[in-house]
Parts: sequence; structure tokens; C-alpha cells
Amino acid sequence: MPKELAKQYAPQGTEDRIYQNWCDKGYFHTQIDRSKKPFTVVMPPPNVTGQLHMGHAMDETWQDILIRYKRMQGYAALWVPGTDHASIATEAKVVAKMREEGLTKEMVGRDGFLERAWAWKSTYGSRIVSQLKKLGCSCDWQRERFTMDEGCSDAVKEVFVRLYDQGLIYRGNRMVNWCPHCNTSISDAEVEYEAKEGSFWHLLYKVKETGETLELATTRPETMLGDTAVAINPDDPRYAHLHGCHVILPLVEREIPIVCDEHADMEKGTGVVKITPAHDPNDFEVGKRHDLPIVRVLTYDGRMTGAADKAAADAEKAAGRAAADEPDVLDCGKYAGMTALEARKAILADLEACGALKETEHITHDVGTCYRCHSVIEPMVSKQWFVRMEPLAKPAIEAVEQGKIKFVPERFTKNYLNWMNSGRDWCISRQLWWGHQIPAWYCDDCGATVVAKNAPAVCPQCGGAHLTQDPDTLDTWFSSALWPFSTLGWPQATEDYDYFYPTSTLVTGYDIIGFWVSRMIFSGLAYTGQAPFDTVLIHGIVRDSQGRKMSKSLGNGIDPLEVIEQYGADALRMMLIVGSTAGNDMRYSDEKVTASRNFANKLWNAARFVLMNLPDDFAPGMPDETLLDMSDKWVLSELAKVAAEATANLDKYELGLAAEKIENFIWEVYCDWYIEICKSRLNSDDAQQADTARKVLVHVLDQALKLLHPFMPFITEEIYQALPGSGETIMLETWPGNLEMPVWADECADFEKLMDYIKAVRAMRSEMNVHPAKKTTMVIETSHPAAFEKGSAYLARFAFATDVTLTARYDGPTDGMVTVATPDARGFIPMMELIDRDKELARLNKDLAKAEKETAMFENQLGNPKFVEKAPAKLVEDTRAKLAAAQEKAAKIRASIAALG
RNA sequence: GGAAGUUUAGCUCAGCUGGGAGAGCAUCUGCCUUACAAGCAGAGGGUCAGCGGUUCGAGCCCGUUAACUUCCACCA
Repeated sequence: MPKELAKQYAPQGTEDRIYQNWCDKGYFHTQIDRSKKPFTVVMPPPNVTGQLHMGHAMDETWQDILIRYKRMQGYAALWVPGTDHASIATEAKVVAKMREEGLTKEMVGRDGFLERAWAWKSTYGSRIVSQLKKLGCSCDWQRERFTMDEGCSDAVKEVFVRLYDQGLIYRGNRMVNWCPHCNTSISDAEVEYEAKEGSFWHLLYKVKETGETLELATTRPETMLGDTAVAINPDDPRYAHLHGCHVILPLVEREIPIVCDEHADMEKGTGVVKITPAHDPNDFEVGKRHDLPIVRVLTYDGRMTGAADKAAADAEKAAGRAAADEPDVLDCGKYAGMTALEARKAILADLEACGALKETEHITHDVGTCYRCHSVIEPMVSKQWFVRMEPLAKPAIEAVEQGKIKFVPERFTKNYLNWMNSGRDWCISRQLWWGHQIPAWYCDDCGATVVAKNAPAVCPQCGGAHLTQDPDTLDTWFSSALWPFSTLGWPQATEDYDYFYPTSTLVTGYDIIGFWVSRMIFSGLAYTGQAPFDTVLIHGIVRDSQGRKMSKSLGNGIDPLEVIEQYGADALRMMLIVGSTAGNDMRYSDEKVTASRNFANKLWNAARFVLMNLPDDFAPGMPDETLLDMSDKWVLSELAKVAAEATANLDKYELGLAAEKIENFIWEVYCDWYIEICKSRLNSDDAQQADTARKVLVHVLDQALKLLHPFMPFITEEIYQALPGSGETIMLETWPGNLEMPVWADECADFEKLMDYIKAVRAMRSEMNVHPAKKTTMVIETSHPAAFEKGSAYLARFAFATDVTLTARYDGPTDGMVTVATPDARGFIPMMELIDRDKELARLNKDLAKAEKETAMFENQLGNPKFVEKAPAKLVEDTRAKLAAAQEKAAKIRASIAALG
């Protein structure tokens, strides 16, 4: 903080300078210290090639507040930063870039592609990190990790091998969601349903045994070539006579059975459903129940299969390399090679031509789409790796049910349990190259599968030397599931792992409870034997000012870096916290950032004021208690109160409330009252008074800065370092959470009586439009003279008094006097010449009405015998006191009205 | 179909284990009072979505209705 201070605080430049200093001094690096308790947070790793958006800003701000708070409380607070390789997202970007150069993955090959992907990562991988620094994140950068770095990759392999050995990972032909655009399978969780216009085609199949036609409806006629049955409900009376019969599949004239299955809903359509086990998840299940053949009619890039596809599959089978559950492939003949959409048109035309198409109905239905590219998903039977969820989910459910892991807010527990309970097995293989390649090798000679951390030299089964690694990679979430412990060194027994694991609080948005949180929980329990964290703090998402989700396609995203550039990171952080609640969404608005920026400026100017009033030889420290003024005692009491309350709020993860209370203390208590009160003391002839005021001003500012530091780290550091007697950095100062609550109840009460009176005078003058330059004598009638005696010096400044007379009872002239009343005092102020008699009467009557309304309310409450009987004694007592005060005030106003005639 | 959230001042939102309805912004009035006009001092503004219940007492607890939002499941 330079000596000549600008009137306005400029975060630009300041923030970078401070952050650099924190880094240089190594304050972010957390030492293992067995005398301290650890507090560990792992950062939800942003996409390595992504850019900081408002959601990150929110997430990181919450975490940084917790970490800074705990660090100041004396914990060994570690915040582990890192990034995620985001397989599908990053691969898509690299592919897109290659396309611009006219290249495809196949053209450059796997190694060439990975080279490009790593280059991409090193170009953009530091961008997100530098952006996190702009926000003020106090992470331990020496411990920064990446999901594909050596350690994390080792953890991935370790887990894969262990799970495989335990039979919890298996490979098999199962129904998966195939994205024909990304050319990979995706997990159920990655499918998003979107309402799309479509048609419902009613088809007619002929029953072989009876010759009747059976009507059924489908939205996907192109898959009919792969039908291996039609299903009816066993209880459906309409079709009871068809049990055991067959239908002839049109176009291919194949005979397929009619099966009875619960899946056929009698209420829906005609109650007859075509069964395509290879291309529909439900049909796949029906197929399994009835042991139906699975016939694939679509290739993995979404075209109808042909002779070559069939030949390849048959060859695999003939060579004995295919698994028993490998689906058959159909040569679709004239439709082979068509895309699904082309095939649909052709097949419909042919069906119509042969009279098998009865009608076309237009409908809107939800279609599964890829969460990345929004292409329509093709459900397809495919050979993939899966994690068996049931045995892993069980302990993960119990841990949460038993309270070993707590969600904040609590309601998200249900969300989590929902996920855990609805688990089909997790498809973890992806037909992508960017990611952790699956540590499984297949023997070219005997077809054996070897799962190991390192490539085997020879096949353990046949001794063959030719083994080929599975080309697929693992789902991104497979590695992020291990994040809380892989980042700390697991599976090695490192000191970090030993000391910092399990972690403490996980902070994330509700949108990835299923994707990420649930998987970390079952992973942590399964591999480390411990819950990976004890608390999951859930926040909402940041929407635009109209409440819409920020999205690229809408173009309504706000760039946090631009906000930081314009208003400062402190302002952005404060905006994201004040008025927000765990689990609830919030809206971004420039007005809110401006308000936070204004607060920063207010604090800056308060500091300027304090500093410009300090002499060169100022010695900081608390003055002797006997020297304290009533206002000192009041502000110190208020400080202790806000410190205790903010601490309680933080411990309950009520960050918004804590921030609001601290801001409120600084602005209203410290600036608007205490500094103003001090002005007259600083200018007084009493040097000791002035020195006391300075000391308390500095002390309270110092403590307030510490309270505010987790929220607004930069400006608090900047001011703190300018204060006399301050330490090296505010970051490592002690959190002022348990200040001994001073017990100056009498002085505080007196000071509040004085404030009350000042407010009454101000309100009166404002209402009567009295210019501030107009000062008057005044008489104060009060039975509590002590408060006003001690505060007489302040009445001149705040009540515009030239001379104050205190009296227990005023019997003097009231003519030309305006009066103000509080429960404890009545002021007589000669200024009737300035104002209208009727207006004064009106003002008094309005005040009286208010006071009477209050009186009536308390009387009503106390008049209820059941209230007095049942309400807590303390409350009844307080209510009596409030009633007495209101009555006092009303009586005083009535007297004034009477005197006015 | 299942589950959750939201509904409080013109706007954006807080509101603790039930105990006299709050903040910021906006509006109106007066002030450049030597820290700050990105400020100061005041003022106005609410049937806490509707209905019912529990309670001495309900914005808060219970039930119910409505609107909006989200998640999960289903969608031949």
C-alpha cells in the first residue's frame, strides 16, 4: 500500500502482485505437521484444455474460502489442484483440428494422434491453471496433478487389475449406447434425452400358423431386419390363441417366434411389440429371457451391415476367437452400407409396396442423444468392459446411510442414493485413443485374455509371444473416481497419503453427484477401505441474469476473467458468495458485482482514513481497558459478536451468511458509526483519547480484515500489510473466531441509547428538510443521563447540537420547540421557526401511531395467559421490557403533542 | 411414472432449533459533513403463492392445490 493512497481501490495489478508474492514465499505449500490436524480438499479437476467459466469460479471460490479459513484456524490445510484429461471432449477437439488440416485419426495412426493430443494438452493445459490463479486460489501448486500423469495412471492400472482379479470387472457383449458421431460407446449416464419429432409406423406381420395379420408399431423400422421375435403379453386375451405361433418377417421372409413376455404392455398400441435384441436395451433383456438369437444389422459407424461384415464376424467365430455371446451379423443385402436413416426410407418404401405398412402416425418422443455431440444414440450390442456395480454400491450406500459421509444440504443424500440404487453395470470402455488404454492383452494365438499392469512377454496360457493390447481406453470418470487418493500417492504408501487421506470436504455442483461423487465414494471404500471425504458440499450453478443456464449455443456466458479484469477477483468472489446458499442456483448480474466492488472500495477508504490518522511513531496494541470509551467497548463487543457468528456460520457451511455478516460489520458498524465517532476524538485535545481511538481503530480493522480474508483475499492482504505491526502475510494469521466476548453490557447499552437518540434527531431533521448547517441548542430529558453525559461530545457532531443540557425533567418553555422521543430520552430542539406547526403535528402523530402499534402488539401477546404460561421465561421477560420501552416512547410523544396544543 | 427444488419488497435473493418480516440494487428526499458521490443521512415499498391443520405463537412444522425448474426412470 503506497503512502499516497488513491481515492479508489484499483485491483488491477495489485492482485497479480500479491498472488505472485504468495507463490514466491511458498505460503500455498502445505507441510506435513503431525502437531496439526490436516484439512484436505481435492479440487474437482477442470478439463485440461478447458477455460475457466462461472461454474468453476463458483466452485473454486467456495473451496478457497474453506481452505483459507481452516488454514487460519491452524489446520495443515491442503488444497490439491489438478486437471482432467477429459477423454472424449479433448479427443473431439483434436480430431476437429486435424480435420481442418484434412487429416483423420486413421491417417495419422494411434501414436501420431497421441502425439498431437499431448501437444494440444501442453499448449492449453496451463491456461486453466493461470486462470485459477487469477481468482486467488490458494492451492498447493507443488502438488498439482493430472489424471494421466504417471502416478494417476498407475492408480488406474492398479484398480483395473484388482477389480478384474476380484471378478468385478468383466468383458462382454452387452447393450451399450453407441454414438455414431463420436464413434464410441458411452455410459448410460452420458445419454441425454431430448424431445424430438418422429413417426410411429404401424406394421403388419403375417402369422404363419393362422394366416392372420398382426399389427404392431415401431419408431425404428430400419431395425426390423434384426427382429428375432415379436412379443405379446401372456395375459392378453386378444392373442391367447397365438401362443407358440410364428410370424413371417416381411421383406426378408424370415420366420420368427411369438413369445410371451411381460415387456409387452397390453395398454400400449396393439399390445404387440417387435423384438430386436441387438438394437434395443429392453429387447436385449427379452432376448435373454427367451434365449433368442441376437442379430446385428448396424455397423459401429451407423450403417447397415453387409456381406463383408457378416463374413468377418463368421470368420472370428470359425477361428474360435469369438465369445459365446458374440452376436450374429446379418447381410442386409440391398440395404447394406446405407446409413440408418437411408435404410429407414428404403425399408418403409418396400414395406408399403408389399402392403405391410398400415399407417404412419406423427409423434413427439424423447430420444437418447450423446451428451457431447447430441447425435442420436444407437443402442447396440457390443463387446465392452464393465464394472459390476452391485457389490461396490452396497458399502457406498451404507456409508452414507450410516452418516460416515454427509451431504450438505442434506437433501442431496437422496439424489445420491437414487444413483447408487439404480445402477446397471458401468460400461467403462471407450473406443477412443486419448485416455488410459485398457491394461488387457489378447493372445493372437489362443485368444486368451491377460490383465496386468505391464505388458506380458508371453501368453501365460499357450506361451505364444504375440499379444495385442486392447485398443480401447477407459471412461474419463474411471480415473477421476480415484482422484482423492491417487493425487496423494496411492497405491504407494506415501507420507502424503498417510497424513492427508481421507480428505475432508468435497465441494462440487449437484450436476455431477452421479458421475463423480458416487464413483469416488465406492472407489474410496473399495480400494482404500475408507470413505474418501466426510462431507460433500453441494452448490448450485451460476445462471445468467435472466435465470437461463449459461451455454455456448445461447452465447450468454459471462467470462469470469473479464469480470476480474474489470472489477477484481475479490469483487467476483464476494458476488458469488453473498446471498447464495448451498445447493441453490444463483444468477449473475453486473449490479451484484458492482455492489461487491463498491464494498471493496469502502474498505479501502476506511483503511486510508485510519492510516492517514496514524502518527509516524504510532505504537499498535490494545489500550488499557480503563482508557476505553463507550464507543470502543461497543465496537469491540460487536466485533466479538460478528466473529463468533461468522465462525458458526462457516462451520455450518453457511458461507453466504458469514460473508454478509462480516461485510455488514465493516460497513455499518465500523465505517458508518465507529469511524465517524472517532473523528471527534482524533481531533480532540486529549492526546490519550486520540491515541486510544487510533489503537482501537487499528485493532478492529486488523481483526475485521482477518475475518474477511477468506472471502476477499487480495484487498485484505494489501491493507493488512500496510497496517503498523502487521505480520508477513494475513494468510497465515490466526482466525479471530474465539475472541473473548467482552462483557461491557452497560456501556454498550448506553451507547445504543445514544445511537437511538441520534437516529431520532436525524430522522426528524431529514423529514423536516433541515439543512445540516443549521445547528441548535437542545435539552435532553432523560432518566439515563450517564449515556448522554459520556456521549455529549458526539451529540454536537451527529445531533447538530451547539449546546446540550441534560435534565431529569424539563419544565421549561416548549413553545417553538420540536421534540424527538426514544424510549429513554426526549429531546427539545428549538427550531419551530424553520418548520410548519401542522407538519410537526403530523410527524408526531405518525410516530405515535407507530409506537402505539408496537405497544398494542406486545400488550396483545402478554395479555394472552397461555403465552405467559408456555413461552420461555426469557422471551416473556424480553417482551415485557419491549412493551415498557414502547409505552415509554408513546407517552413521551403524547406529551409532545399535548404541549403543541 | 418416481423424486427433489423454487414461489418472501419493483428486480435479485437471504432469513438459524417456530418467538416483533431483512439485505443489495432500483425509487423518492436532503447532503460535495477534509476516508470514500463506487459516498453520507433519511423515506416509501411485503396477505412471506393459495387453502386447510398443529401451536400460546407459523415465512419456518404437517397436509393439500397451483405455477415454474431440475434429476431419475420409461417412451415397442
